Amino acid sequence: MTESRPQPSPQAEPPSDGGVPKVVVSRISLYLRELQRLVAAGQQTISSGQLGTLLGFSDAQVRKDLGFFGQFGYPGVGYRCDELIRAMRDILGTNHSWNVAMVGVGNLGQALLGYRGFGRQNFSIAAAFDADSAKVGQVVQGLTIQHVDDLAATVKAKDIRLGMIVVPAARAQEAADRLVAAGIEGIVNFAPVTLVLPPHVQNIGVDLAIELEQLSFAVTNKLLKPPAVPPPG
Amino acid sequence: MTESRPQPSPQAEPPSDGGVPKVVVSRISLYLRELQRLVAAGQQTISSGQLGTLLGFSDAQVRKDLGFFGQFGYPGVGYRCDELIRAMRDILGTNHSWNVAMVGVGNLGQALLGYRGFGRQNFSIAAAFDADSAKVGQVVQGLTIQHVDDLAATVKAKDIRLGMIVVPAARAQEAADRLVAAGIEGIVNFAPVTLVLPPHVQNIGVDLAIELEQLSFAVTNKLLKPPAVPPPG
DNA sequence: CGGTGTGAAAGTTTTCACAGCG
DNA sequence: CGCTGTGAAAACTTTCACACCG
Repeated sequence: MTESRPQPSPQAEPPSDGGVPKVVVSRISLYLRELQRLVAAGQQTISSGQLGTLLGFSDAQVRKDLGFFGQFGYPGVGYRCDELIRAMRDILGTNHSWNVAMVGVGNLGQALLGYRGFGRQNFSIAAAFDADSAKVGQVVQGLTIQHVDDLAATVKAKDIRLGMIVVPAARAQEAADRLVAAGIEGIVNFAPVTLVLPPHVQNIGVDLAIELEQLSFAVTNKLLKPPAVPPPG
Repeated sequence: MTESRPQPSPQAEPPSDGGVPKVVVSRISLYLRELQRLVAAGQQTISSGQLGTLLGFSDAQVRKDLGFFGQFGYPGVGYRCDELIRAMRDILGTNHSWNVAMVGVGNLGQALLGYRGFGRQNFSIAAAFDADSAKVGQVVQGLTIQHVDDLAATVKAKDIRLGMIVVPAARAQEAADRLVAAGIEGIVNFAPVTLVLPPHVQNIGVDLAIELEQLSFAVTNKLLKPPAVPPPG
């Protein structure tokens, strides 16, 4: 051990508690994204103030957020970027890779199949399904589209734990039911409907029109933005 | 007037205040989405309890959220769906239509151009730009891709107020700068970077990998979901 | 010094509970 | 009655401010 660590144990004590506010977890993702960019640019350490400034948050908020999960910093120095990245991936569960099943391979689904950003964060779309037999068998982004009837078998065979719903609104609940029946643990839903799911299945909705609505509200009401931040050098 | 209204004025008094919590506005969008579905299914009125139950919120929360914007209900009855939809669109600013400029017409951009959900909420992608001259002139979803150099002129000519960034991360800030220079008022950013923008420009980031990360966290920590809700009959 | 970690204070959002209305 | 609208209480989140560390 040539490097000394913060106070307690090497990777600090992660309470692994479910009592962490959701908004804190979403900021952890933002911190991680920013850190990855900084490391790629060669930066070794960062203070809570710098990281906060880059994202429009206060230094105290950055420290409090991290404090939910352990102690990662070095007083007088800040945080070592590589260590903090690893810690955040441990928090988020992305130090190991996740296989994802996509249901619905229309325009949006095909675009998502080609999106490189997933792989970069350790997500791999391991199978894609559609109910349209004209699509089944087609190869998109190196993946052969399967019929949804194969869903359960493939989910088991490939150890898939997450699902992505990219079907039209009217078919989304049905897709969700199939994913749940296959034993999936979490779903990202791109269809503009609220899914009914058993409580043990996690779910995140991404509604593109709602994002625009929120922007419409902000523009209409000329909301003043928080601090905002010019970048460093 | 055959129909009497709640206490004060017809469309109630909208404080139009910027002091409304962001999370309230995001729920308004969810209420609106659900109401549109209910109306399509023929429902005329709804109570705060029913609406909340469908989305996993409490009745009190629905009423408090609406209370930020005025009085829309009828004691003993609930809300009239059509009136509430109109009121929510007034709140969100989507009773009039918005022209949107898309920058970056790759896989994801093309998929978004074909997405019907935007039009349904009164957003129209009125122009699409790319820096790749091989793409310029191509017609996608009935829209001719223009060179980004035309951005400012087209934004003015078509009265475009919102922008959508669908370029790779490394090009996103540049795209944002062009949109800002063209006088855009708000941006939805699909690139996984934090944009630096003047405070008068609104911005919403949609990072698809972050959505999966949040799901990863939730699944890893087996978060118990709130009430959850079986649908009506 | 410069910077973390953290109790305590301040501020914000949610829940409660009930008066009042049709 | 059934349900809204809304003060007041409770719960939660952010900010402050400072002891402590290298």
